[in-house]
Amino acid sequence: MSQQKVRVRFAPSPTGPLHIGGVRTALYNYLLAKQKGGDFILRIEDTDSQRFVPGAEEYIIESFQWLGIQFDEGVSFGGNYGPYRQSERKEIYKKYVEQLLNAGLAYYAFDTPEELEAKRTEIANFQYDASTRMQMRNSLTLPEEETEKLIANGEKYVVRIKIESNENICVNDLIRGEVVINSSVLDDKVLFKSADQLPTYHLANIVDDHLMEITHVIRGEEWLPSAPLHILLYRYFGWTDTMPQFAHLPLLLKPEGNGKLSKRDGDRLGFPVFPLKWKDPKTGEISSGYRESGYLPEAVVNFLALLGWSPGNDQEIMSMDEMIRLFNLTHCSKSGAKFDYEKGKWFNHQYLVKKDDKEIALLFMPVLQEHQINADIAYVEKVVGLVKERVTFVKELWEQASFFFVAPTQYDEKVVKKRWKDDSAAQLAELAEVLKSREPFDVHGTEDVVKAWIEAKGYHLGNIMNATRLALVGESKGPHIFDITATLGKEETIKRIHQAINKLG
RNA sequence: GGCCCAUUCGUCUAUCGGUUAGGACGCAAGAUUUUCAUUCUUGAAAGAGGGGUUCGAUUCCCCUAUGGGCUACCA
Repeated sequence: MSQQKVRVRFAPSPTGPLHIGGVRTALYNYLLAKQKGGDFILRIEDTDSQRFVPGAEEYIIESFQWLGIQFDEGVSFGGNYGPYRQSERKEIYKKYVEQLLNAGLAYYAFDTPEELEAKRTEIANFQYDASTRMQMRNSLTLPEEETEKLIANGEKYVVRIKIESNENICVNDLIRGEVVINSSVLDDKVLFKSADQLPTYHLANIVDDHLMEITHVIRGEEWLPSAPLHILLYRYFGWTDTMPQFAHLPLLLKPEGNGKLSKRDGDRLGFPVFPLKWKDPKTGEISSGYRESGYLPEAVVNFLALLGWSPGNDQEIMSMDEMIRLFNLTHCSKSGAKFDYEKGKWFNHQYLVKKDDKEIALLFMPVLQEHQINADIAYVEKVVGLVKERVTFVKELWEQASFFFVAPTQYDEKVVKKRWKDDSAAQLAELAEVLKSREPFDVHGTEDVVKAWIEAKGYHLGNIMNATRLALVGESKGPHIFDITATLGKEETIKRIHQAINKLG
């Protein structure tokens, strides 16, 4: 057996922003390709001219760029199998439709949408198939000259596949095993549309996968029912020996209730279902994105990977390289996964803690600027290191660390009541004096000196510390007190202590 | 309605006939701490139901129930 190079594709249609479920499908394709040293291809399936949305293609490309999922080939990436946009492949499809027509495996149908609609309301469970096609207006029922005349006259027609009844078609799915469907339940699907003179998904998909030498088709479960049709097409074209292997992934479900995850759920439950923020060009409606919500792409990818796949052990935090190494289609689950946003947050926290302070500082800078803070990057880096464990998102750093940039202007009332004792002012005034002569103003040295002073004076450690925290932070929160003083510096620390004494008395 | 797929703690999952059914999120309690968090420890929490097959079923088969998908000149 020849070692065929693995080639997989992600083939979205540019009808709007990329759904998070689509991201997961793409990710699995990518993981398999990279593991096998194969190619990952981006193909744009824009055969529905009605639903085309400008900007969607660019959005898709930008999304994967952010997520760190790279294509080897395809729209905007080049390659030898192009063009990779189906709208630019019209002539190719025509040729193959022709081939099917000539072989008698497909036929012209002249029934109008209205006529079909009428049939469907008239007959329950009407299906355009072997049992009904001879009652319809098509090249099978019309005399040959009539068909030719209609076409010559510019009569609208579609091309339908001709499926014989009562044959068991076996789909060999990498995740589900053998799925057998009887051809009688299949209908004579339209392969070529009259409305926009373009092929349907089914035809274009099979032709392109073949021409692009795709070896594995990893896609959502919603395609499982049409897989037999696709297998039939490979057979009709005589391509069964190079037919790709199929793997149908379980769907991503709503966190609560029933049904698959939709854009509405995100809006309703307050979490993004898209990688990037998206503004609908028609309605102007804005949907939130993971990037804008403060997620780290590594966290999103890791979280998504585990929704429907597991490495077979207890490992959960995995880098892209580890996932590439461990990925396995046979370890994909068969049932739909409810989207657990809380766990997604936990992943983000894990990645934030792991990430370099410097990188986080860079992400935090814009947030600071929003609050009119112009801070030195080295200082921000130090602050980030002290508070990053306390947050899930970068933007939350502000609530945890704003006092590092702005001195408190007011003091939390409850905390004052609890922590500011009668003798606090006097003690803190003394403390300020102690700190004044302290050099260097480092964490441990200062801590030792202050503690020694407290002990010598017989003061209560907790009282002093809590009052100091109130003076420096304005409330009862924050890192270790001497980390704060060392970061703020001597001058600022003493200034804040005096300010608190003045204001709280 | 028809066809297809699925079913282990609330959620994501491990188990590939023999386990005290494991881990993680979330939840609860406790510990640590000069604050708030983090962290750590502990706990509660599952094989949809009914039949088979088998010495033995969560695991294999069938039925039922439930959930999901498809059923367009959309992908």
